[in-house]
Amino acid sequence: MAFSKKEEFNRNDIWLADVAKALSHPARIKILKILTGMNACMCGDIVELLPLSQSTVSQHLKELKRVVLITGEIEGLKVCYCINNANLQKEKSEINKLFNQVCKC
Amino acid sequence: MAFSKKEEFNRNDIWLADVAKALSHPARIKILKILTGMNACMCGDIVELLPLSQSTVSQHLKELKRVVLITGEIEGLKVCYCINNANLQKEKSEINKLFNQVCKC
DNA sequence: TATATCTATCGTATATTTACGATTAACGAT
DNA sequence: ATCGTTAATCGTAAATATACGATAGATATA
Repeated sequence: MAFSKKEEFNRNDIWLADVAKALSHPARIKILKILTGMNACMCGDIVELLPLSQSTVSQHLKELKRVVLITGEIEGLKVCYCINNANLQKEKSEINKLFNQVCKC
Repeated sequence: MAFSKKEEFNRNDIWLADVAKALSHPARIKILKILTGMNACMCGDIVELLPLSQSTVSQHLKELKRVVLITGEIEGLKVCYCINNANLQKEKSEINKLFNQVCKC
């Protein structure tokens, strides 16, 4: 049945949709805010601030890493997560471009 | 097992995530662009411009209506879809606020 | 009134996401 | 070497999303 027709759309729309998907869960929005507030943050600290299990948080972090909104660096036993400012800048401006293109206001 | 813990997050983050979800498929990004280019558009016209069946397009339109990014008005036999500028404005500024909050650039 | 057209919805199949506990791998400390 | 800690991954269950064809309802037109 050849599922998911996403690939039949243009590259930029696919990429924009993918970034939007990464932002499409409140836990991930909150993780971004936590990382900003703390600048950098251990995975365990994030888990404590969310009403989710360690494994679930790990999955959400993975989704944010997938679109490179954040990066994770191993520091001994722990992993230090950071906002990826360069990418966030790019994604911010692309989403803005979409809104400006679409919104006549 | 009490699924989906989304409700345990704050209202604004839930709403932002929900808007992002509506934008998380390239077909829906494209629909927004089509509607902008044409200002207003019959459902059938949109179907012709997408590589998807009529029923699938109808579902995508429903998802965009759900977060009021678009509105659909019945005009006789056809349905005329429009960008909801007021809401788009609000959503644009809220997403921008998030990015500005999170992005140090 | 009968017929054609348009779009939403229903039913269904498959894929993906969300959640968890258990396990694993890697490291630090004892 | 052993033990405790941290975080990723595995396995799994349930929910949601994506896609389609078929159908229904509403409205034009013949």
